[in-house]
Amino acid sequence: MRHWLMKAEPDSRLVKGKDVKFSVDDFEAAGTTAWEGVRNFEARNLMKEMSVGDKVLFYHSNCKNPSIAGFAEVCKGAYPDHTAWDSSHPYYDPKSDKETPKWFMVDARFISRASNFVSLSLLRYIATLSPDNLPEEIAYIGSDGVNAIKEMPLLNRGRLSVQRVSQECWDLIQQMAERGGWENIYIQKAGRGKQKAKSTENTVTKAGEKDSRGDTNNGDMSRRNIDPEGAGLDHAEVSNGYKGRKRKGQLDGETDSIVAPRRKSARTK
DNA sequence: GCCAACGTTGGC
DNA sequence: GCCAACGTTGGC
Repeated sequence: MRHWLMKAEPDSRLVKGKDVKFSVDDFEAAGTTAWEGVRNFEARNLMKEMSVGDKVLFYHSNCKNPSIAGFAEVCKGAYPDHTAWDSSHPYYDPKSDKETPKWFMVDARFISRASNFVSLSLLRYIATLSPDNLPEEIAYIGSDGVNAIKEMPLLNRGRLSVQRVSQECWDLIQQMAERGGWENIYIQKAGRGKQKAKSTENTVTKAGEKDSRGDTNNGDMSRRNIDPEGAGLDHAEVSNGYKGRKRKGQLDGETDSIVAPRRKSARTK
């Protein structure tokens, strides 16, 4: 079984008149969704490698506090993304047709919301720490964990909306989302998502506020992403307010069980 | 095939 | 809203 990270935008954003927002809340409500809209070749190719049962980190991009906001799994392997054939659709691609589908999507099933959103800024902060001398609150990450985080495409390949995740990072992030507890060593700035080491000051913002559901998140989350084809998904924010957009495509009338958010990133401006 | 122009992503 | 990074397009 493999592990992946897929982006969506938790904040509303209109593309061709349609809102591409797809937040973790939307995902939870939908249950299962078709990941349409990826319009980047590398991201598409990664989706083609996915198998039923593979685990997915659900990421909120293009929002105030970009974060890993939940967990999901692949429930249907790659199949042609029909939204590329609909000229009225946000992810329409005139170069794709039914005879030779250019873009593909998978279906993903929501598993759970992250009790504590694991923000990009926190991961970036951890990547700056000396692996052998971690604050005790996150000592469990270990030096191997810090090194694994440093190698995540999320930190180095920002624009890729579908990414591979190592088993080690999957385990670590799941643990972090469950435990939280970094608010004393790391502070999320209110607005933007920059972080600062906490050490001496307390003036700043707080990390770890609770969101409406009682989760502790830093930042907000939502926006949606749309990615036309395989590449682009998008973002999210953390904490309570997220902005959210989604990226997945929402299928409008597909089966009852599938909602289809979109996830690609292709912004069709 | 190179590469400049252009467009998009997405953090900040 | 800005803009850096980076992917894509298309002329040559």
